[in-house]
Amino acid sequence: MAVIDRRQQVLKAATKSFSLFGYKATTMDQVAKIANVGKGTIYTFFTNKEQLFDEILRDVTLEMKSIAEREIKRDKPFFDNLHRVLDALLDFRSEHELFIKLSQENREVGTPQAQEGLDKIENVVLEYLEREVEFAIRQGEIKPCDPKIISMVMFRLYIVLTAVLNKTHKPLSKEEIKTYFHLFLAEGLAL
Amino acid sequence: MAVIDRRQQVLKAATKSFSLFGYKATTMDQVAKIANVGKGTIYTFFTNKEQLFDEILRDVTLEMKSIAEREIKRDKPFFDNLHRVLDALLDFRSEHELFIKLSQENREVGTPQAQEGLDKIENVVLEYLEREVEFAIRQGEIKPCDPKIISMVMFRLYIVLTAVLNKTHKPLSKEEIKTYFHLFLAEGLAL
DNA sequence: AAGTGACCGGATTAGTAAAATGGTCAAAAG
DNA sequence: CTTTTGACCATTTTACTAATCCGGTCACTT
Repeated sequence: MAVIDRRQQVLKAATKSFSLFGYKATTMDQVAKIANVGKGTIYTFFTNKEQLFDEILRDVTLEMKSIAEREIKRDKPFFDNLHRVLDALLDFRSEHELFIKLSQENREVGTPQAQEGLDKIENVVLEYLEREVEFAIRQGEIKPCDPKIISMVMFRLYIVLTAVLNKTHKPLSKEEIKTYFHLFLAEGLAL
Repeated sequence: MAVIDRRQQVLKAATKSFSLFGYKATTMDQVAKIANVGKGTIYTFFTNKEQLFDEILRDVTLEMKSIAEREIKRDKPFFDNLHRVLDALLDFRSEHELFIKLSQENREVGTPQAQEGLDKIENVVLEYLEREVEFAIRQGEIKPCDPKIISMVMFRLYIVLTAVLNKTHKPLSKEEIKTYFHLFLAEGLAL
Protein backbone atom coordinates (compact mmCIF):
# COMPACT_ATOMS: atom_id res chain seq x y z
CA MET A 1 0.00 0.00 0.00
CA ALA A 2 1.34 3.40 -1.03
CA VAL A 3 2.51 5.84 1.63
CA ILE A 4 0.22 8.55 0.32
CA ASP A 5 -2.72 6.18 0.70
CA ARG A 6 -2.03 5.46 4.36
CA ARG A 7 -1.73 9.16 5.06
CA GLN A 8 -5.02 9.74 3.30
CA GLN A 9 -6.61 6.88 5.24
CA VAL A 10 -5.55 8.42 8.53
CA LEU A 11 -6.78 11.83 7.43
CA LYS A 12 -10.13 10.41 6.39
CA ALA A 13 -10.54 8.41 9.59
CA ALA A 14 -9.59 11.38 11.75
CA THR A 15 -11.97 13.69 9.88
CA LYS A 16 -14.75 11.19 10.42
CA SER A 17 -13.98 10.82 14.11
CA PHE A 18 -13.59 14.56 14.77
CA SER A 19 -16.88 15.23 12.97
CA LEU A 20 -18.65 12.44 14.82
CA PHE A 21 -17.25 12.74 18.33
CA GLY A 22 -15.48 16.10 18.48
CA TYR A 23 -11.86 16.82 19.35
CA LYS A 24 -11.64 15.55 22.91
CA ALA A 25 -13.60 12.35 22.45
CA THR A 26 -11.45 11.38 19.48
CA THR A 27 -8.58 9.19 20.65
CA MET A 28 -5.55 8.35 18.61
CA ASP A 29 -6.21 4.64 19.26
CA GLN A 30 -9.64 5.10 17.75
CA VAL A 31 -8.32 6.95 14.69
CA ALA A 32 -5.76 4.19 14.20
CA LYS A 33 -8.50 1.58 14.46
CA ILE A 34 -10.83 3.33 12.01
CA ALA A 35 -7.93 3.89 9.62
CA ASN A 36 -6.86 0.24 9.95
CA VAL A 37 -3.40 1.36 10.85
CA GLY A 38 -1.09 0.96 13.80
CA LYS A 39 -1.08 3.94 16.12
CA GLY A 40 2.61 4.56 15.48
CA THR A 41 1.92 4.96 11.78
CA ILE A 42 -0.12 8.08 12.45
CA TYR A 43 2.97 9.66 13.97
CA THR A 44 5.02 9.10 10.83
CA PHE A 45 2.71 11.57 9.02
CA PHE A 46 1.61 13.91 11.79
CA THR A 47 3.63 15.20 14.71
CA ASN A 48 0.76 15.02 17.20
CA LYS A 49 -3.01 15.15 17.68
CA GLU A 50 -3.22 18.94 17.40
CA GLN A 51 -1.25 19.01 14.19
CA LEU A 52 -3.46 16.29 12.73
CA PHE A 53 -6.49 18.39 13.68
CA ASP A 54 -4.88 21.47 12.15
CA GLU A 55 -4.24 19.61 8.93
CA ILE A 56 -7.90 18.65 8.71
CA LEU A 57 -8.96 22.20 9.43
CA ARG A 58 -6.60 23.36 6.68
CA ASP A 59 -8.13 20.86 4.25
CA VAL A 60 -11.63 21.96 5.15
CA THR A 61 -10.87 25.63 4.65
CA LEU A 62 -8.97 24.90 1.43
CA GLU A 63 -11.96 22.98 0.17
CA MET A 64 -14.22 25.88 1.03
CA LYS A 65 -11.92 28.33 -0.73
CA SER A 66 -11.76 26.11 -3.77
CA ILE A 67 -15.56 25.87 -3.87
CA ALA A 68 -15.76 29.65 -3.63
CA GLU A 69 -13.13 30.24 -6.29
CA ARG A 70 -14.84 27.85 -8.66
CA GLU A 71 -18.05 29.88 -8.45
CA ILE A 72 -16.69 33.40 -8.54
CA LYS A 73 -16.69 35.00 -11.99
CA ARG A 74 -14.93 38.33 -11.85
CA ASP A 75 -17.14 39.74 -14.61
CA LYS A 76 -20.40 38.90 -12.83
CA PRO A 77 -22.05 41.14 -10.19
CA PHE A 78 -21.05 40.74 -6.55
CA PHE A 79 -24.43 39.46 -5.35
CA ASP A 80 -24.58 37.04 -8.21
CA ASN A 81 -21.28 35.57 -7.13
CA LEU A 82 -22.31 35.63 -3.48
CA HIS A 83 -25.43 33.63 -4.20
CA ARG A 84 -23.64 31.05 -6.28
CA VAL A 85 -20.93 30.56 -3.67
CA LEU A 86 -23.56 30.30 -0.93
CA ASP A 87 -25.44 27.78 -2.99
CA ALA A 88 -22.39 25.63 -3.55
CA LEU A 89 -21.28 25.94 0.08
CA LEU A 90 -24.70 24.92 1.41
CA ASP A 91 -24.39 21.63 -0.44
CA PHE A 92 -21.21 20.71 1.39
CA ARG A 93 -22.60 18.89 4.37
CA SER A 94 -19.25 17.35 5.36
CA GLU A 95 -17.75 20.75 6.11
CA HIS A 96 -20.81 21.64 8.14
CA GLU A 97 -20.70 18.42 10.16
CA LEU A 98 -17.30 19.20 11.60
CA PHE A 99 -18.30 22.80 12.16
CA ILE A 100 -21.51 21.84 13.95
CA LYS A 101 -19.80 19.19 16.09
CA LEU A 102 -17.10 21.63 17.15
CA SER A 103 -19.74 24.24 17.97
CA GLN A 104 -21.52 21.72 20.14
CA GLU A 105 -18.33 20.57 21.84
CA ASN A 106 -17.38 24.17 22.47
CA ARG A 107 -20.80 24.89 23.98
CA GLU A 108 -21.16 21.73 26.06
CA VAL A 109 -17.64 20.84 27.14
CA GLY A 110 -15.68 23.98 26.30
CA THR A 111 -12.71 22.15 24.78
CA PRO A 112 -10.18 24.90 23.97
CA GLN A 113 -9.10 23.16 20.77
CA ALA A 114 -12.70 23.16 19.56
CA GLN A 115 -12.93 26.92 20.12
CA GLU A 116 -9.56 27.45 18.43
CA GLY A 117 -10.63 25.31 15.49
CA LEU A 118 -13.84 27.29 15.05
CA ASP A 119 -11.89 30.54 15.28
CA LYS A 120 -9.48 29.31 12.61
CA ILE A 121 -12.29 28.48 10.21
CA GLU A 122 -14.02 31.76 11.02
CA ASN A 123 -10.84 33.72 10.40
CA VAL A 124 -10.23 32.13 7.02
CA VAL A 125 -13.80 32.82 5.97
CA LEU A 126 -13.67 36.38 7.29
CA GLU A 127 -10.38 37.14 5.54
CA TYR A 128 -11.75 35.78 2.32
CA LEU A 129 -15.03 37.66 2.63
CA GLU A 130 -13.17 40.83 3.49
CA ARG A 131 -11.11 40.68 0.30
CA GLU A 132 -14.21 40.08 -1.79
CA VAL A 133 -16.08 42.91 -0.12
CA GLU A 134 -13.14 45.25 -0.64
CA PHE A 135 -13.08 44.31 -4.30
CA ALA A 136 -16.82 44.94 -4.62
CA ILE A 137 -16.45 48.33 -2.98
CA ARG A 138 -13.62 49.27 -5.37
CA GLN A 139 -15.81 48.14 -8.25
CA GLY A 140 -18.51 50.46 -6.97
CA GLU A 141 -20.89 47.55 -6.58
CA ILE A 142 -21.67 48.06 -2.92
CA LYS A 143 -21.63 51.09 -0.67
CA PRO A 144 -18.26 52.13 0.72
CA CYS A 145 -18.21 50.94 4.33
CA ASP A 146 -15.89 49.05 6.67
CA PRO A 147 -15.26 45.64 5.02
CA LYS A 148 -14.39 44.10 8.41
CA ILE A 149 -17.84 44.91 9.75
CA ILE A 150 -19.63 43.90 6.58
CA SER A 151 -17.93 40.53 6.41
CA MET A 152 -18.51 39.89 10.12
CA VAL A 153 -22.20 40.63 9.71
CA MET A 154 -22.39 38.48 6.58
CA PHE A 155 -20.77 35.57 8.39
CA ARG A 156 -23.05 35.84 11.42
CA LEU A 157 -26.09 36.22 9.22
CA TYR A 158 -25.10 33.00 7.49
CA ILE A 159 -24.82 31.24 10.87
CA VAL A 160 -28.17 32.59 12.03
CA LEU A 161 -29.97 31.50 8.88
CA THR A 162 -28.38 28.05 8.64
CA ALA A 163 -28.03 27.05 12.28
CA VAL A 164 -29.33 29.31 15.07
CA LEU A 165 -32.79 29.68 13.61
CA ASN A 166 -33.31 25.93 13.56
CA LYS A 167 -33.81 25.84 17.33
CA THR A 168 -37.08 27.77 17.17
CA HIS A 169 -38.02 27.51 13.52
CA LYS A 170 -38.11 24.77 10.94
CA PRO A 171 -34.86 24.77 8.91
CA LEU A 172 -34.89 27.09 5.92
CA SER A 173 -34.53 25.77 2.41
CA LYS A 174 -31.57 26.80 0.29
CA GLU A 175 -33.83 29.13 -1.66
CA GLU A 176 -35.15 30.80 1.49
CA ILE A 177 -31.66 31.29 2.86
CA LYS A 178 -30.61 32.95 -0.37
CA THR A 179 -33.73 35.13 -0.40
CA TYR A 180 -33.13 36.41 3.13
CA PHE A 181 -29.44 36.89 2.45
CA HIS A 182 -30.34 39.07 -0.47
CA LEU A 183 -33.10 40.86 1.42
CA PHE A 184 -30.81 42.05 4.19
CA LEU A 185 -27.62 42.62 2.28
CA ALA A 186 -28.84 43.92 -1.03
CA GLU A 187 -32.32 45.36 -0.65
CA GLY A 188 -33.02 46.26 2.93
CA LEU A 189 -36.41 45.76 4.48
CA ALA A 190 -37.96 49.11 3.77
CA LEU A 191 -40.44 49.51 0.94
CA MET B 1 -38.25 50.04 58.17
CA ALA B 2 -41.10 49.34 55.76
CA VAL B 3 -41.51 45.85 54.38
CA ILE B 4 -41.50 47.14 50.82
CA ASP B 5 -38.16 48.82 51.49
CA ARG B 6 -36.51 45.64 52.72
CA ARG B 7 -37.80 43.76 49.72
CA GLN B 8 -36.42 46.48 47.48
CA GLN B 9 -33.08 46.39 49.34
CA VAL B 10 -32.79 42.67 48.74
CA LEU B 11 -33.74 43.07 45.09
CA LYS B 12 -31.15 45.81 44.62
CA ALA B 13 -28.42 43.87 46.39
CA ALA B 14 -29.16 40.72 44.41
CA THR B 15 -29.20 42.61 41.11
CA LYS B 16 -25.81 44.07 41.96
CA SER B 17 -24.36 40.72 42.92
CA PHE B 18 -25.75 38.85 39.92
CA SER B 19 -24.42 41.57 37.59
CA LEU B 20 -21.03 41.58 39.27
CA PHE B 21 -20.40 37.90 39.97
CA GLY B 22 -22.98 36.01 37.91
CA TYR B 23 -25.56 33.51 39.12
CA LYS B 24 -23.42 30.79 40.59
CA ALA B 25 -20.93 32.99 42.40
CA THR B 26 -23.73 34.91 44.07
CA THR B 27 -24.48 33.35 47.46
CA MET B 28 -27.56 34.05 49.51
CA ASP B 29 -25.32 34.93 52.48
CA GLN B 30 -23.63 37.53 50.32
CA VAL B 31 -26.92 39.00 49.11
CA ALA B 32 -28.10 39.21 52.73
CA LYS B 33 -24.86 40.94 53.71
CA ILE B 34 -25.01 43.48 50.86
CA ALA B 35 -28.68 44.13 51.60
CA ASN B 36 -27.94 44.51 55.34
CA VAL B 37 -30.53 41.92 56.11
CA GLY B 38 -30.63 38.53 57.80
CA LYS B 39 -30.56 35.66 55.36
CA GLY B 40 -33.95 34.44 56.56
CA THR B 41 -35.51 37.75 55.59
CA ILE B 42 -34.79 37.09 51.93
CA TYR B 43 -36.96 33.99 52.17
CA THR B 44 -39.93 35.98 53.43
CA PHE B 45 -40.04 37.76 50.06
CA PHE B 46 -38.67 35.17 47.67
CA THR B 47 -39.20 31.43 47.74
CA ASN B 48 -35.65 30.58 46.66
CA LYS B 49 -32.57 31.72 44.75
CA GLU B 50 -34.01 30.89 41.34
CA GLN B 51 -37.22 32.77 42.02
CA LEU B 52 -35.22 35.80 43.20
CA PHE B 53 -33.22 35.62 39.96
CA ASP B 54 -36.44 35.29 37.96
CA GLU B 55 -37.89 38.36 39.65
CA ILE B 56 -34.80 40.37 38.69
CA LEU B 57 -34.98 39.11 35.12
CA ARG B 58 -38.64 40.12 35.07
CA ASP B 59 -37.75 43.61 36.29
CA VAL B 60 -35.01 43.97 33.71
CA THR B 61 -37.26 42.95 30.85
CA LEU B 62 -40.08 45.17 32.17
CA GLU B 63 -37.66 48.07 32.26
CA MET B 64 -36.62 47.36 28.69
CA LYS B 65 -40.23 47.17 27.57
CA SER B 66 -41.02 50.41 29.33
CA ILE B 67 -38.05 52.12 27.64
CA ALA B 68 -39.25 50.84 24.30
CA GLU B 69 -42.85 51.87 24.89
CA ARG B 70 -41.78 55.35 25.93
CA GLU B 71 -39.99 55.83 22.60
CA ILE B 72 -42.47 54.29 20.20
CA LYS B 73 -44.81 56.77 18.54
CA ARG B 74 -47.41 54.91 16.55
CA ASP B 75 -47.69 57.75 14.00
CA LYS B 76 -43.95 57.81 13.23
CA PRO B 77 -42.25 55.51 10.69
CA PHE B 78 -41.04 52.11 11.81
CA PHE B 79 -37.33 52.83 11.33
CA ASP B 80 -37.69 56.11 13.14
CA ASN B 81 -39.09 54.27 16.15
CA LEU B 82 -36.49 51.54 15.84
CA HIS B 83 -33.66 54.04 15.98
CA ARG B 84 -35.06 55.90 18.94
CA VAL B 85 -35.63 52.69 20.92
CA LEU B 86 -32.14 51.49 20.03
CA ASP B 87 -30.73 54.79 21.14
CA ALA B 88 -32.49 54.70 24.48
CA LEU B 89 -31.64 51.03 25.05
CA LEU B 90 -27.96 51.59 24.30
CA ASP B 91 -27.83 54.08 27.15
CA PHE B 92 -29.04 51.53 29.67
CA ARG B 93 -25.79 50.12 30.87
CA SER B 94 -27.29 48.40 33.93
CA GLU B 95 -29.35 46.05 31.76
CA HIS B 96 -26.29 45.33 29.68
CA GLU B 97 -24.12 44.55 32.70
CA LEU B 98 -26.30 41.65 33.80
CA PHE B 99 -26.63 40.47 30.22
CA ILE B 100 -22.88 40.57 29.62
CA LYS B 101 -22.07 38.86 32.92
CA LEU B 102 -24.55 36.08 32.21
CA SER B 103 -23.11 35.65 28.71
CA GLN B 104 -19.64 35.34 30.19
CA GLU B 105 -20.77 32.89 32.89
CA ASN B 106 -22.57 30.86 30.28
CA ARG B 107 -19.47 30.75 28.10
CA GLU B 108 -16.88 30.13 30.81
CA VAL B 109 -18.68 28.02 33.41
CA GLY B 110 -21.82 26.95 31.59
CA THR B 111 -24.18 27.58 34.51
CA PRO B 112 -27.58 26.37 33.26
CA GLN B 113 -29.39 29.20 35.06
CA ALA B 114 -27.25 31.72 33.21
CA GLN B 115 -28.25 30.18 29.88
CA GLU B 116 -31.91 30.05 30.94
CA GLY B 117 -31.78 33.66 32.04
CA LEU B 118 -30.31 34.75 28.72
CA ASP B 119 -32.95 32.75 26.88
CA LYS B 120 -35.69 34.42 28.92
CA ILE B 121 -34.43 37.90 28.07
CA GLU B 122 -33.97 36.90 24.43
CA ASN B 123 -37.51 35.53 24.25
CA VAL B 124 -39.06 38.68 25.68
CA VAL B 125 -37.11 40.84 23.23
CA LEU B 126 -37.96 38.55 20.31
CA GLU B 127 -41.68 38.49 21.15
CA TYR B 128 -41.72 42.24 21.42
CA LEU B 129 -39.78 42.72 18.19
CA GLU B 130 -42.04 40.24 16.43
CA ARG B 131 -45.16 42.20 17.34
CA GLU B 132 -43.59 45.46 16.16
CA VAL B 133 -42.44 43.90 12.91
CA GLU B 134 -45.90 42.43 12.31
CA PHE B 135 -47.41 45.86 12.87
CA ALA B 136 -44.95 47.45 10.44
CA ILE B 137 -45.77 44.84 7.81
CA ARG B 138 -49.52 45.45 8.23
CA GLN B 139 -48.84 49.18 7.90
CA GLY B 140 -47.02 48.45 4.66
CA GLU B 141 -43.85 49.98 6.02
CA ILE B 142 -41.63 47.00 5.46
CA LYS B 143 -41.72 44.12 3.05
CA PRO B 144 -44.02 41.24 3.92
CA CYS B 145 -41.80 38.47 5.25
CA ASP B 146 -41.66 36.09 8.23
CA PRO B 147 -41.59 38.31 11.37
CA LYS B 148 -39.93 35.51 13.39
CA ILE B 149 -36.95 35.49 11.06
CA ILE B 150 -36.76 39.26 10.79
CA SER B 151 -36.80 39.76 14.56
CA MET B 152 -34.25 37.00 15.09
CA VAL B 153 -31.91 38.60 12.56
CA MET B 154 -32.47 42.04 14.08
CA PHE B 155 -31.63 40.73 17.54
CA ARG B 156 -28.48 38.93 16.41
CA LEU B 157 -27.41 41.95 14.39
CA TYR B 158 -27.72 44.04 17.55
CA ILE B 159 -25.57 41.55 19.47
CA VAL B 160 -22.95 41.46 16.73
CA LEU B 161 -22.70 45.24 16.52
CA THR B 162 -22.65 45.86 20.27
CA ALA B 163 -20.71 42.89 21.59
CA VAL B 164 -19.22 40.30 19.23
CA LEU B 165 -17.45 42.83 17.03
CA ASN B 166 -15.56 44.26 20.00
CA LYS B 167 -13.27 41.23 20.12
CA THR B 168 -11.61 42.06 16.81
CA HIS B 169 -12.60 45.66 16.26
CA LYS B 170 -12.74 48.79 18.37
CA PRO B 171 -16.23 49.25 19.86
CA LEU B 172 -18.62 51.13 17.64
CA SER B 173 -20.16 54.43 18.70
CA LYS B 174 -23.90 54.73 19.15
CA GLU B 175 -24.09 56.60 15.84
CA GLU B 176 -22.15 53.92 13.98
CA ILE B 177 -24.33 51.18 15.42
CA LYS B 178 -27.43 53.02 14.26
CA THR B 179 -25.92 53.63 10.82
CA TYR B 180 -25.11 49.97 10.28
CA PHE B 181 -28.49 48.92 11.65
CA HIS B 182 -30.13 51.13 9.09
CA LEU B 183 -27.78 50.06 6.33
CA PHE B 184 -28.63 46.37 6.65
CA LEU B 185 -32.27 46.56 7.61
CA ALA B 186 -33.49 49.50 5.62
CA GLU B 187 -31.23 50.14 2.69
CA GLY B 188 -29.27 47.06 1.83
CA LEU B 189 -25.70 47.22 0.69
CA ALA B 190 -26.19 47.42 -3.03
CA LEU B 191 -25.87 50.73 -4.85
C1' DA C 1 12.59 0.02 5.66
C1' DA C 2 7.92 0.37 7.04
C1' DG C 3 4.59 -0.69 10.28
C1' DT C 4 3.11 -1.94 14.78
C1' DG C 5 1.31 -2.23 19.54
C1' DA C 6 3.17 -2.80 24.37
C1' DC C 7 4.75 0.50 27.26
C1' DC C 8 5.65 5.02 29.73
C1' DG C 9 4.53 9.34 32.04
C1' DG C 10 1.55 12.99 32.25
C1' DA C 11 -3.32 14.08 32.11
C1' DT C 12 -8.04 13.01 33.08
C1' DT C 13 -11.55 10.81 35.71
C1' DA C 14 -13.75 8.43 39.64
C1' DG C 15 -14.19 8.15 44.35
C1' DT C 16 -14.32 10.25 48.75
C1' DA C 17 -13.81 13.36 52.56
C1' DA C 18 -14.11 18.20 53.77
C1' DA C 19 -16.04 22.70 52.98
C1' DA C 20 -19.56 25.63 51.34
C1' DT C 21 -24.20 26.90 50.36
C1' DG C 22 -29.29 26.96 49.90
C1' DG C 23 -32.95 26.78 52.77
C1' DT C 24 -35.39 26.20 57.71
C1' DC C 25 -36.98 27.50 62.08
C1' DA C 26 -36.62 28.19 67.13
C1' DA C 27 -35.52 31.95 69.42
C1' DA C 28 -34.51 37.08 69.91
C1' DA C 29 -35.98 41.70 68.96
C1' DG C 30 -39.39 45.08 68.46
C1' DC D 1 -47.95 39.05 68.35
C1' DT D 2 -45.19 40.05 64.30
C1' DT D 3 -40.87 40.56 62.17
C1' DT D 4 -36.15 39.49 61.85
C1' DT D 5 -32.39 36.73 62.54
C1' DG D 6 -28.36 33.55 62.26
C1' DA D 7 -27.20 28.82 64.05
C1' DC D 8 -28.31 24.66 62.12
C1' DC D 9 -29.38 20.83 58.70
C1' DA D 10 -29.25 18.48 54.33
C1' DT D 11 -27.51 18.71 50.04
C1' DT D 12 -24.28 20.28 46.70
C1' DT D 13 -19.72 21.68 45.47
C1' DT D 14 -14.87 21.53 46.02
C1' DA D 15 -10.34 19.72 47.20
C1' DC D 16 -7.71 15.86 47.42
C1' DT D 17 -6.09 11.21 46.04
C1' DA D 18 -6.01 6.81 43.68
C1' DA D 19 -7.09 4.59 39.52
C1' DT D 20 -7.63 4.85 34.68
C1' DC D 21 -6.91 6.64 30.25
C1' DC D 22 -4.56 8.51 26.41
C1' DG D 23 -0.97 10.87 23.64
C1' DG D 24 3.33 9.82 22.18
C1' DT D 25 7.65 6.66 21.79
C1' DC D 26 10.46 2.93 20.27
C1' DA D 27 12.07 -1.90 20.38
C1' DC D 28 10.50 -5.37 17.86
C1' DT D 29 8.02 -7.72 13.85
C1' DT D 30 7.05 -8.12 9.06
